[in-house]
Amino acid sequence: MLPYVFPGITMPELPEVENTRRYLIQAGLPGSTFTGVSVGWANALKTPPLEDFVLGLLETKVQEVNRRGKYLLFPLDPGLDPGVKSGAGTGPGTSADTGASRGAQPCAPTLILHLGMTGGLRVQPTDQAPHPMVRHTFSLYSDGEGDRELRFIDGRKFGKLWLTDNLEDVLPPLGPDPLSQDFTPDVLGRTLNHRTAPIKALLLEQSIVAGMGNLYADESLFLSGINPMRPASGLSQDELERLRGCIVTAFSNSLEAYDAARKAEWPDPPMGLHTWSIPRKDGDPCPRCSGPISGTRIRARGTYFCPRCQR
DNA sequence: AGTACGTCCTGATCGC
DNA sequence: TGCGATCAGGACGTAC
Repeated sequence: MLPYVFPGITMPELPEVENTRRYLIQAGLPGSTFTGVSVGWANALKTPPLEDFVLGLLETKVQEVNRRGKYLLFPLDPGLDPGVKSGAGTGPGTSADTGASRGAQPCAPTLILHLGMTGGLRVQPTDQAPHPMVRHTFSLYSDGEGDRELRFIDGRKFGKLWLTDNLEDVLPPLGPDPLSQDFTPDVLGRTLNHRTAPIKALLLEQSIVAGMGNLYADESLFLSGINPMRPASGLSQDELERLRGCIVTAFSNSLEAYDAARKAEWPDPPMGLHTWSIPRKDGDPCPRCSGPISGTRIRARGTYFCPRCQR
């Protein structure tokens, strides 16, 4: 049913990245210190150059695991001697000093990861055999734990790494996060107001809905009964509200499934627990009306919808 | 500004 | 049976 990605991993969209964040916290990554760094695929490292990246990470301690859209953020405690490693004058934990200029807001040095299409993270004992597609490895020291590694699995090498003390240098403009209160029909309506492109294409833009990806876009449009090829600006207020609600529902349901798995006997659930309402196969019966599902492409993305149920 | 498309990547799967 | 072509898509760069 799901498009094949790689064993144990499916396309990381918002619920998968949020699940990864919660998994990393549960695994005790916050409070762990990086004692070694291996970047196995140089193209993944966007900034800074490798040597600075490694030196900037070594002996720093992960403060917390945050998320913005599909980006994972690891603010770092530079260690015993704050100010030496980072250019920032203030110590760790100070969220932002009241710098003179707006815009460039220095923060704690922050490791940023994007899982791309086939990325996944695992915290595992060093002596556990790694997944064959581990590309990057971060050795960890954590109190009360043996030697462990944060392993970045990434089959197709679309994942990315950054180390920065200014998030705005790295992160693109991101729209509201559907798991937050900011994601209202008004905000959605305003951003789509004058856009004539197909709603499906625009839903995939991270500046409109942070964290949206191809599968959840199809799912949300199916749940809300909206044809993916409709020009975005043509959606009525009622449709916008329905769409917003279905996006939230799709994301929340998926995240609940991950939470349940993690809290039960499955502390490290693979991505892709979510079951989809709409089949991703041309001609398969629509679960609602039994008519044939249409498969097409919008902006070169596989798109599945029910022509009868989605007007 | 808004829209569309090519590019990067690998391995499962399809067709011959 | 084997081998080459095709397909999958997030984000970015570029062109129109």
